[in-house]
Amino acid sequence: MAVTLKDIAKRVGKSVTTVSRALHDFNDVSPETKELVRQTAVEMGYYPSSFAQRLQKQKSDTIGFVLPTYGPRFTDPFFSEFLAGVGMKAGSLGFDILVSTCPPGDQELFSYQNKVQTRRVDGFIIVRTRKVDIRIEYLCQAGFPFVSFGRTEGPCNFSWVDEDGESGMQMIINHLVKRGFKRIAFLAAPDNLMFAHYRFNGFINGLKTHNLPIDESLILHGDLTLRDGYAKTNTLLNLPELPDAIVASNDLMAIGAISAVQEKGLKVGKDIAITGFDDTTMAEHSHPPLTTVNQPVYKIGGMVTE
Amino acid sequence: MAVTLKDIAKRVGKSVTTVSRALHDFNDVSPETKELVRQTAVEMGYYPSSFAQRLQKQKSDTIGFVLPTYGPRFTDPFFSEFLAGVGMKAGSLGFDILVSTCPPGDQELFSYQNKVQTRRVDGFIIVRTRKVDIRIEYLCQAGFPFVSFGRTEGPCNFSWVDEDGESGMQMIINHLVKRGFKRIAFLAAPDNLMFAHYRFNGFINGLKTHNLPIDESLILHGDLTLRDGYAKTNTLLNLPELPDAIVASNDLMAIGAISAVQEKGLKVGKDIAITGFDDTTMAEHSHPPLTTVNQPVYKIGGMVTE
DNA sequence: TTGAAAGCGCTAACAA
DNA sequence: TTGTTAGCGCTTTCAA
Repeated sequence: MAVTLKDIAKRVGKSVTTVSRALHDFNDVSPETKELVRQTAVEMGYYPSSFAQRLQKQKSDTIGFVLPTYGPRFTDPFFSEFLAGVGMKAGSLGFDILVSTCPPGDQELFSYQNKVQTRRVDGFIIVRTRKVDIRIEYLCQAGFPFVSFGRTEGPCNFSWVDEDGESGMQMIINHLVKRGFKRIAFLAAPDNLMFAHYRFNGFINGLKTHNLPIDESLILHGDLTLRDGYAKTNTLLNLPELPDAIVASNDLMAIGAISAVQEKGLKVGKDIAITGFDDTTMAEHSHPPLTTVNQPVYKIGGMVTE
Repeated sequence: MAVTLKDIAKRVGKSVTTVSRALHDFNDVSPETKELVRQTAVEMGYYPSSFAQRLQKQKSDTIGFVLPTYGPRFTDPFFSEFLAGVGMKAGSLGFDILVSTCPPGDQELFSYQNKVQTRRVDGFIIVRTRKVDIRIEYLCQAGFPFVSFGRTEGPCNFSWVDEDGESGMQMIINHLVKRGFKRIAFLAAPDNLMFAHYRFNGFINGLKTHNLPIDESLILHGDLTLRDGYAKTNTLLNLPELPDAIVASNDLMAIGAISAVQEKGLKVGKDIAITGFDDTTMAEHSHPPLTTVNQPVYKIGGMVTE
């Protein structure tokens, strides 16, 4: 069984209180006692019980993070990189990360409520915010602490970190237009996702800036997966008049697009330009290398955590 | 502040003990009391404090999982898919997952010890086992529960789940040989990793089965990343006599290999065959589609957790 | 059928 | 400088 304060107290012939205070280096404990206690603690292999401390302190030193998993094939590189950033920062700050998984939907709120109610976490990290985000609404209304990566529609009276996806996407359009591409298709992401919304806005504004027409038939909505980028690109490639560029909302879809274009025997970057967004490692090593916008996910994970 | 047993007790005019037992549906509480307590609990919004329960029960209902992150660009799809499997199973079993991150190395053991000592987890999940695995050695010697995905060198007197990477790799070789490929290169993974070891064995045995010579110059050691698969393949492509097939230890390296081969203007699958291992979603949509071996990572995550 | 009391391991107010 | 007491919220004897 684990060594407790009581065991140390018995050994050194002092009270539990004194031992506790000695270990916390309070200055109302004599140097000799302190030294003795400390040494004994080491000798006996004492480590405080986190649950006892947490119960007493009424805080969990734990941050909750619910992964919005979409089915068993869940391989969006965003999450692993983000989690790595969160984990590193939390670790260095002495916080635990309580991870759970739940597909977006009805039972999602449950994951959050549950942890709030049983007081298992002091706060949450939210990712992939939606225009109307029930998670955020719930936490706000419950007055429970959280920080999100991403904003919501309307005023955001909570703590958030965000990227400027609108500018990022405009940079992409500028880049393409400068290289002579004019008939630009867009692989949009589910519009309820805020980041998708911003990137879409950036696309539209980019076209407008350059006085390019907005052709609805060139705007398709995908689900951010490689598979879907591939499928939607095939749809584009069956149009009577092909686009000369395909702008994807993320790298994954862009890579799917590359795959589809190559399969048709077309040359990526020549017949059709393709761009991504995120700068995943895959982007760098796609063939040809993908034009993309860097999003420092690891760093952002750390920022949100902090 | 949160509602406690005491609050309910006061409200219904019973003792805390009775309330506790009523909520646990003990049969020594009168039906009326039970009903009253239950209703009051719902009305008042009572939820038990997990820390109080855990302190009392002396168990954490929490499983520890230390992600072996390799630097900020940490995007191995294996981990996100595995974690999704773990999370789903743990959730349905009422367990929490305590995730932390730590690069393999000196401080790694610290991550484990720390959680053991402060009693924050009841057990661990270990992934990416090594031939000599200090994590496993430590936990075994400490008598602390864990289940690993992967074995170690020598006898494995602990609970593990594993795939048969040796057979998987032999299937790959059979597949290639049947199609007439003879000069087969191998992109190995760090040999201290058990799964890499098995896959390597499978490769060697596969060659032997078909009486193919083992050419050391065609065996290169990579680090499982796309980047490195790309780099090592370039090395292969600079050999005086090219291989006609490249077998990679995982999909990521295989995709890097495809990239390198295509860059040289060679046709994948014709000039040089390339195979992976894992069957990630990327494999399916590489161009051309990657020949690979399916490893049901999500399911395995669930099995280990269970 | 119920309640008092003890205890899980810790911290903190207060007295001595 | 130290110890006593109380309490965090819960479960579990044991006695009534």
